[in-house]
Amino acid sequence: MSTIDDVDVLAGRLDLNLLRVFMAVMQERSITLAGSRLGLTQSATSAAVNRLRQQLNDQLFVRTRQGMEPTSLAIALATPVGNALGLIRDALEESRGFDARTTAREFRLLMTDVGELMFLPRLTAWVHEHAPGVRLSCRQVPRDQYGAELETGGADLALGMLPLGERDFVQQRLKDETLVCLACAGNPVARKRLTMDAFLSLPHVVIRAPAMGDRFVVKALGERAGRRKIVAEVQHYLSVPMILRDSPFLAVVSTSVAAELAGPNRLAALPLPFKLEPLAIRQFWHKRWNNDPGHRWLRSGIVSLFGRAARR
DNA sequence: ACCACGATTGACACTCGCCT
DNA sequence: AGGCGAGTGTCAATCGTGGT
Repeated sequence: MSTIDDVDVLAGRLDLNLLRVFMAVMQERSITLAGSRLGLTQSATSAAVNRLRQQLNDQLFVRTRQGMEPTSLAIALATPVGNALGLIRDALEESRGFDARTTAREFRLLMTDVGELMFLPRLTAWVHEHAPGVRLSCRQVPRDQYGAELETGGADLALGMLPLGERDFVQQRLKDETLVCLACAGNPVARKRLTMDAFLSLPHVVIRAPAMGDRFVVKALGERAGRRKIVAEVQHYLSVPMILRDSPFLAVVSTSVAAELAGPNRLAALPLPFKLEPLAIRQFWHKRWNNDPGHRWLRSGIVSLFGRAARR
């Protein structure tokens, strides 16, 4: 149990700016990057980390090949410090009121390249129109790191087909997606209903992106999946329209991705010749953001743009 | 051994609060 | 108002580490 003296000591010595530096280094794993994010030089950031090291009597970050790795104390502090800074920001924002027209806030989003394709064109335009000072900062991290990123404050919100079953997270279903088959508009198969025979006999371009729905196709096809002829496997979507253009190849993508890619690339989106369960697209966040006015503003904007009631 | 990159350290400047 | 010290910033030099 802490005493009055403990509180006095903390109140007298602990500087919130040092905690901001701590969280920035925790998220960037680099003194230099953390400094540039905070508008400080490398040496000022290093000095700030050193002051915190002395105050907490712990190395906090150790230099390794992977960057500045946190010590066990730093890892233990990350979540409560992140929560505390979030509460302070909430309190300040609450007292001032969140004003989308004047805020200069940065929202850090996690999504896959499919997500960027699906969300960013409309979301960026909407943010620019309603909150010209807001910056969206999007990152891709491995699927299993989403929870840690949201928990430590490395990201504010995640979007996509990535359910986080863990405690302390909130998820909101935006809409259901289905998968369709993209083919060159000149492909004879694009002029009639796609049959299972045509689907299995034509060569496929398979996208092996982290959140791609090919695993659902394999599951739905069952033992027939092995009959698919795969001509190419790619990691992301950038090259897919160029590969399909003027080719006999097929690629399975979500309806939203098909809507973005088909028109400009003279491609046709064809219903699949088999049934698939709908795929839920959600937004996820840590529960500490529930009442944050800025966060609520962004979430409701995303719902209005991409929720079930939204119309293009 | 050399090089590149990034963290640390030292010297110095500036600001701010406290005291006289 | 002016002196003083603490805190924190920049700049430049140095150090440590990994890659070639």
